[in-house]
Amino acid sequence: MKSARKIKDLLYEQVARIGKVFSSPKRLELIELLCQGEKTVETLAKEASISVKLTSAHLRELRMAQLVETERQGKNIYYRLVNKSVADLWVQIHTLAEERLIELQLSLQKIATQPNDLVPSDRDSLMKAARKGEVVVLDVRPSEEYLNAHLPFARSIPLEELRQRLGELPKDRAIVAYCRGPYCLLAVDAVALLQQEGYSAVHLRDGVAEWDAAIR
Amino acid sequence: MKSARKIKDLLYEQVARIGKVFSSPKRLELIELLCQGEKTVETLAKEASISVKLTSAHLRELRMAQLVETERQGKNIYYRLVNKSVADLWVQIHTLAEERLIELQLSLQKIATQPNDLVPSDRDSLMKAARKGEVVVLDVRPSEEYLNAHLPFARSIPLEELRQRLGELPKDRAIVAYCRGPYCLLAVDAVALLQQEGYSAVHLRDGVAEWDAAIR
DNA sequence: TTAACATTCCAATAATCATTGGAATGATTA
DNA sequence: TAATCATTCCAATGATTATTGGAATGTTAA
Repeated sequence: MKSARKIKDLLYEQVARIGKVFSSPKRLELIELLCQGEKTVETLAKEASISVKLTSAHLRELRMAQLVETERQGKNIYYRLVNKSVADLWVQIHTLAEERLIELQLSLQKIATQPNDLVPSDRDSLMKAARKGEVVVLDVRPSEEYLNAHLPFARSIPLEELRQRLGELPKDRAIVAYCRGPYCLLAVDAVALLQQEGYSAVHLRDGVAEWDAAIR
Repeated sequence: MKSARKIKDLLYEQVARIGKVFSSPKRLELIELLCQGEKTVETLAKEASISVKLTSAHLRELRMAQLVETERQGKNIYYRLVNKSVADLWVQIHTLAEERLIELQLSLQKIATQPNDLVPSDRDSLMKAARKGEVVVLDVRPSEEYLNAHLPFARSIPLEELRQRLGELPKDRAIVAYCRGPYCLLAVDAVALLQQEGYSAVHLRDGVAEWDAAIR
C-alpha cells in the first residue's frame, strides 16, 4: 500500500497540471482569445503574434489538461474551451493579478484612455442606461466573436470598420466601447478614434468572460 | 512609444506571475496549509514533508507574487495569505482539476472511505441537521487551525487526541468529520477509526476554504 | 556583549519548459 | 488517384525552475 505522502504528492501533482496551464503568458493570451469563441490554430497564432507551431504546442498543453476540445470542420481544426469554468478561472486569475501586482496596475493605467475607463462597479447602472437607450454599448471585436456571445444590448461594429461606419453612431449619447477584456487594445483604439471624431466615448474594461463571471 | 504587442506581452507576463505560483505541487500544498491560518516556515516544512530551505524558497515565490505576507513574532516568522481571494483561487483551481482530470478523480476515489463521502450538494441539509443537533460536525485538524476558523457548529477533536477522547462523541448520531480539504487525509483516518469503534461516521471533503468559497 | 536559533540569500546542479526546424499525418479537392 | 493544405509529432536548442549545500542575516535570551 502506498504511503500517505505518496498519495498526497500524486494529488497535488494533478492539480498542478491545471495550474501549469495558466503559468505561461502566451497560453494565457490564447485562453483569453478562446473565451471569445472557437477558433482555428491559424487564427489564434495570428492574434497572439506567435508561430503556428508554437500555438499548436501550447494548445496541446491545454488539451492534455482537458481544458479545450477540438472539432474538425473541413480543413480546419477548431479549438474551444470545454466549459465556462475555464473562462471563469482565467477571469479570477487576472483579477487577482490586477489586485495584487502594482506593476500590472501601472501598465493598465498607461494604456487607459485617461480617466475615461469605466470601472466594474458601474455594471448595474450601465445596464439600466443601456436598456433605456441612454448609452450605446459598442462591441468592437470581429463580428464572429460578437455573434458567438456579447454583452446585453450591445451593437457590433468591428474596429476595422468603425471609421467607415461612424455615421451609425449618435453624437448626443455616450458610447461605451468594449472588446475582449482588459488586455485587449481594440476598445482603446476605438475610444481614441471616437473621441477624436467628436463622440463622447468611454472604455469598458470588461469582456464577455469578465461580465459573465461578475454577474453570477 | 511602445508597440501594442510589447504592451500586451507585458500584461500577460504579469498575470502569468500569479499563474506560476499555482503551477508547482509543493506550492499548492503550502497554499492549502496557509488556508488553515498563519504558520511558520518550520511548521509548513514539516506538514509538507520538505526541507525548510525549499519551503522558504517556495514562500519567497509566493511573497514575490504578493500573495502572502509575513509577520515576525519573536523568533519565528509567520506567513499568511494576504486575503480570501487567494484561498478562493486555490479552491477554484482544484475544483476545476477534479472536474476535468480523470486521474485525479480516480485517486480521490481510492482514498475515500468507500461510499461514505459526503458530496458538496449536501451542504444545506448538513447545516440544517447540524443546527438541530442531529449530526455532529467534527473538525479533526490541529486545534490552532480550528481556532483560526471552522465550519458552523463544528466541534474540535484533533485526530491525535481522537482515540482518547472518543467518549465525548455520541454513538446514536451521525458524525461528519472534515479536515483541511479533499487532499488532506486527517479526516479519512478519523472516519476509519470512528467506524471501527462503532460510530456512524462519514467524511466531508470540504475544508474551511472550500466551504467558504461555496456558500458565497 | 555573545550564543543560539530561525530564516533567508547565494551559488550550483539536475530537471523541466519554450521555442524552432524538419518530417509525418490526415482530410479535402481536383 | 495524386496534390494540397492545416495541423501535429519528433528532435534539438537554449532558457527557466526545483532542489540542495554553505554562508549570511537578524532576533531572542543569557
